[in-house]
Amino acid sequence: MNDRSMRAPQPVRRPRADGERTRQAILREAVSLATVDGLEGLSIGDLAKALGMSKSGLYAHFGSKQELQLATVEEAGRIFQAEVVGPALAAPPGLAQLVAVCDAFCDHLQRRTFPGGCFFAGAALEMGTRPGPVKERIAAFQSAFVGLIRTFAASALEQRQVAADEDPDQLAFEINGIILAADTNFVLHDDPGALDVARRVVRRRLGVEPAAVR
Amino acid sequence: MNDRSMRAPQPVRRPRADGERTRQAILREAVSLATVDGLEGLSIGDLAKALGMSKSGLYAHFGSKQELQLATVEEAGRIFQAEVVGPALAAPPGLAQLVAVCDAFCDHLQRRTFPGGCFFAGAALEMGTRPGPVKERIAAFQSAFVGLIRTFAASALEQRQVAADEDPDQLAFEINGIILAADTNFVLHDDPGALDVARRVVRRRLGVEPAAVR
DNA sequence: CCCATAGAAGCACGATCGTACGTGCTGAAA
DNA sequence: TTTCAGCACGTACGATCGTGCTTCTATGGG
Repeated sequence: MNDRSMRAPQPVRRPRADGERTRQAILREAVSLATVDGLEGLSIGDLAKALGMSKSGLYAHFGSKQELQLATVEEAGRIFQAEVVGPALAAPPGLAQLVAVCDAFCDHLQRRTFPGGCFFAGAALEMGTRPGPVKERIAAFQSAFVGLIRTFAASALEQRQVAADEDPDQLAFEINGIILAADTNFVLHDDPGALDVARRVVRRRLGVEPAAVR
Repeated sequence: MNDRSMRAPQPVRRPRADGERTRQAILREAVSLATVDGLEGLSIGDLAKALGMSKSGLYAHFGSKQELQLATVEEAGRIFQAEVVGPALAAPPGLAQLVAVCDAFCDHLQRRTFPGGCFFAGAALEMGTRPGPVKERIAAFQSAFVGLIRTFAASALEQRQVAADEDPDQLAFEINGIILAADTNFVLHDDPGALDVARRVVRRRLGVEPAAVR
């Protein structure tokens, strides 16, 4: 007898292809809605209505609202990775990556992937004071992002592309601040001009000629 | 006959002293709760429970949730004026005000006036994509704040306290970014060290010796 | 082709949401 | 001291919240 027959009859979860597609569609819409209503304000009913399906059918995919929130954060992370982190990593290591990560973020906002701006900027402030696994996951993503910027800054420092007395931690803090200010101003005033300002600011701060701003 | 007797009998609102005190207490608590639950997530029931009064008694002070939100934003503005803008204005015009506004903001966070960090940083991202008078009021406060920082920057530029090629708009954008990054990091990681970083960053950025960081 | 099973829907629940109405209590003006 | 409006209350409403349970459909491995 093989291993399977020896095991106690554990009801293994075996997802089907159409269910996985539905789940994916749910999470996409969930991330989008969460940028407007927040992760807490996002309701199962509204989400189901936006997808044209039933509350219970949607709910069965996650089992609880918290599980839905966690899966939504993960999906947002995948999208952020593809739209912002990926392009930044594709640039030459160092100074160019610092500029690229800011540009990629501004492009991400400008093409309006989500109606409510950056998912993580909003989620961080919303869930920051609500202890639990959702906050922890968001905090982990934010730390990883700032850490990524810090490695870019450290690389730029190694290559003498910035002043020798610059500090990677402080520089990462500033770049992150520019990104947050870009998101806040863009969302609040619905003005792409705020993104142009951000693109100029990061170049001036790093001593890069501002020719590349489209 | 005087003006009053000539007017049509308009039922003038004549608030009583105890009612005004209650209303003030409500708004204080509302601002505090809104920094955790958001302006939309803030519920009349929770607010009444936190104050030990009835839902209906509280509700009568405002007549609608939107009016409560608007009054809450105004109250938050008064507190922000007293805790951040006031101290910044008290500093010598120019460069010192730029440092002071950041310090005052960090102090404001560190003394934990509200459990959820900066009211306006959270409210801006939450309400930014929700059209209506509440969003407009928040946007107005945020614009006024950035405008204030810009006047500080312009004054510093006039007095040759910063490099001649600095731009007040871009400088205000950066300082605002540092403030937003300070709030986000502090709220998310509950770490006062993030505020120390912010205080150091703003000094380094402006070329001020970092001796004054406590 | 069959059928065990994942997926989706229908329905119902207790709780809580914002809002409305009616009623005593009480502070301040007359 | 009398009087009246502001204040706070209890109660109730329709809607919606997250969450179960039951039932039908349809998919994919044997």
